[in-house]
Amino acid sequence: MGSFDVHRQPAGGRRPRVTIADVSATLGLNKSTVSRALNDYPDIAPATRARVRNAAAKMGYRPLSHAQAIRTGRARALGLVIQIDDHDAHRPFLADFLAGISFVASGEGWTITVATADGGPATLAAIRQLLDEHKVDGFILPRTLVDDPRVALLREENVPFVMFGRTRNSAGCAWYDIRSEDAMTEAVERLASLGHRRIGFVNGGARYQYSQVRLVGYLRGLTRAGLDPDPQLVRSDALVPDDGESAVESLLDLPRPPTAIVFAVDAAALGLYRSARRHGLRVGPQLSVIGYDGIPDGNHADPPLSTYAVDTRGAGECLARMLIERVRGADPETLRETASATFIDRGSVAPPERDSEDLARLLASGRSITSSRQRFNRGETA
Amino acid sequence: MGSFDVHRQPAGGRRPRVTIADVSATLGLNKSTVSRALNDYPDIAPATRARVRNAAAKMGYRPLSHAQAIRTGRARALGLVIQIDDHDAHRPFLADFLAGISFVASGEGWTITVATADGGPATLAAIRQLLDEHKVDGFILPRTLVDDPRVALLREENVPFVMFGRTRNSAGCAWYDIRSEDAMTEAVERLASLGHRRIGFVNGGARYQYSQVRLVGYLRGLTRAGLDPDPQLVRSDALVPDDGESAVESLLDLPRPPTAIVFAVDAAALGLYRSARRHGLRVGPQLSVIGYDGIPDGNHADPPLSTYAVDTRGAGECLARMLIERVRGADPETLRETASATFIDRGSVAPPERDSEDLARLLASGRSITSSRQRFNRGETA
DNA sequence: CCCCTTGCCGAAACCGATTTCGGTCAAAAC
DNA sequence: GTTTTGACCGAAATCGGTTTCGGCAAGGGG
Repeated sequence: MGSFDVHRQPAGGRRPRVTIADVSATLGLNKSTVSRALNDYPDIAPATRARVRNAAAKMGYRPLSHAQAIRTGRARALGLVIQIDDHDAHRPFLADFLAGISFVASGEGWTITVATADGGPATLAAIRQLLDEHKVDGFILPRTLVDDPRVALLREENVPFVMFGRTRNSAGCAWYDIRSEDAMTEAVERLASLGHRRIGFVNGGARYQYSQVRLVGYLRGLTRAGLDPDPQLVRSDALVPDDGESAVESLLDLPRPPTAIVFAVDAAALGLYRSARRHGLRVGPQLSVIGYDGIPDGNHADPPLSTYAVDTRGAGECLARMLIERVRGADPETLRETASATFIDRGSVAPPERDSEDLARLLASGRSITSSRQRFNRGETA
Repeated sequence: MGSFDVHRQPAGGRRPRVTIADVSATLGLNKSTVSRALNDYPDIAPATRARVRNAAAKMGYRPLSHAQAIRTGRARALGLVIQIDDHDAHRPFLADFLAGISFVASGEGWTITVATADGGPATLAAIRQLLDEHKVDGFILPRTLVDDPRVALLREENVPFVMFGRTRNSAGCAWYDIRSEDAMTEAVERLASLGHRRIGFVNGGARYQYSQVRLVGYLRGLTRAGLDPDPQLVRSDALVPDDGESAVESLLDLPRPPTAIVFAVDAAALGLYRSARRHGLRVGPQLSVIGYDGIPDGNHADPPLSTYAVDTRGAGECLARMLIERVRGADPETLRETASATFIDRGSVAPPERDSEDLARLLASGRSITSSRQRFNRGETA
């Protein structure tokens, strides 16, 4: 006694943390009693529990997660490894997704630990590293693949995780997914009801799980609309505008080109505008298009891209909630939810001005004219 | 002896961690000796240090950061609070930025803890929360404001931090910044050398620090080019295409409109294309534009937007490196770096086809024609 | 030859929590 | 009236490290 508690001030003006020892001292109780009271152990008298709760709150006591982690093995942290070569690592996707996760996590007193990785093996390495140091209690896996090595790893290591999307074998896994197959079906039906008979489909990356279900949804839409599926009308692996552009070019080269195209990925759908401009087609009446994702860039296309918007933030919120429950011991089979994408009609869909054959003739005449010109892609419509 | 170590298997197939006790036991040394050897204490014989190093590496020992944190107060974690209402929280900015930070951090064995917040007060609360739990050792502050409350808080709490951008008073702060003022100056000089005499400037958010320096850069460019600054040619607070569009509209309404416009923010510059389309102006010859940021959307404009690209990933790498050094005790005044933005000429800059007065006449005639038409914004150039 | 360093390492305290194990005391059971 | 039971809490071990302190032995100076 009489000595200063200088060791409490590491480097400056930080207020000294209030520890569990401080709480127990002011209450005249033992540390262990306080701990058990706060953690709802059954052998604590209700009155004592309340007394402890009050004092802890009043003193502003917050348990140090590191200290807990060392004993319990739980860090109260969610892990998120972002694969930056993934096509939707960019876009508002990431910020909104993080916002959703962060909102729920911080509400529960959890934190998010993120890492980025370039490529699949690096992603696995990043997961291993976070696991090695016990930095996180579980993982949120964005964008599942059909066969996902991350799932294999985490299953084997027996680490809790939740997936955004499903995989081939989802047994024992918790997941959240958007019913994008329904969106694709609805898109086709919507176009068919406007009179379109030749409806193309440009899919996303084949290795992603979503492209499987979206193709199914597209085909189901054709069936429901009473249209025959034509393999020639289907393209895949279009993730960016360039991909979409070349897919559209090849579709418009068909003897019977589509008068409407459904895209599994908005970013690819933006490539259609470049094709349309080149061929002098007005998007909408002469070539309808529906995308999927709801990226804001679609708003700046002309006419703005009609699309199925995904509530990415909501997805993050739900996934965070599920993972926390999962870490707390919930059965993964009970942690499964889906949501629907909502259609946003912004003007890129219209009844077909002419049918497929007429469109083909129009395209042919356009080609014979512009073929003599060297620079046709500068927007000089003459 | 003879008893099973079942307590090592918490819930399944995780390999039991190798602890410092394991290392010390196999070496016949004391835990404390091993710890000091690994942490470069001077009272360890070089031979012993080497022996410990080898054994630790061979056994795959990695100290548990939580256990270290409880004693040292250091968690080996960088904090990043992203303000999602910030205009560049979206865009590739975030993913690239994270990639840079993560690359350096994981290389040093550090992790990143991110949180998102909606608005300034929430950001401060998020910082406080991470601080309360000692979850992070310091913060990276993206997008500094002229007067930044985060800086005030962290200064007072004596917590290490590094800023992306400077603030009004950067004393005692570590920062990394892009010399965007130089980019703006160069942009003006570039336009002037092509023959532009009326060069407008559309600035970003006034509360951000960058808009201060970019305005200075613009003005300096005018001076160097021998042009008189005209307050009428300057707009501000343009962050998104809509903002940029209305700024351009008001600039084109001037008696002597600009023939070229420099934007402090790419996203705002995209709004110029809509204005140009409305007035029937060809971007480039009739209205030149240079942006800043290097967002990929600029590539899809027609003609693609010439801009000054920022190496966001590089910024993340440098900031992470600086923060780690800062936490390790480096003097913040020594931790200051800048980089330059690089010009990407994509075609939205050209010598002026006509001077300001001619442009005004062209615009006036266009207005008298289109004013009689109701829908002029559908791109039907007739 | 003795003492005093100096180099080097072990023992033990410590960080801030959780969890196990007893022990006390009153009420209930016999 | 004694014993048993159960509710409730304290003492101490524990988690995996770090850091302080003290001690032993070798080496150097007097």
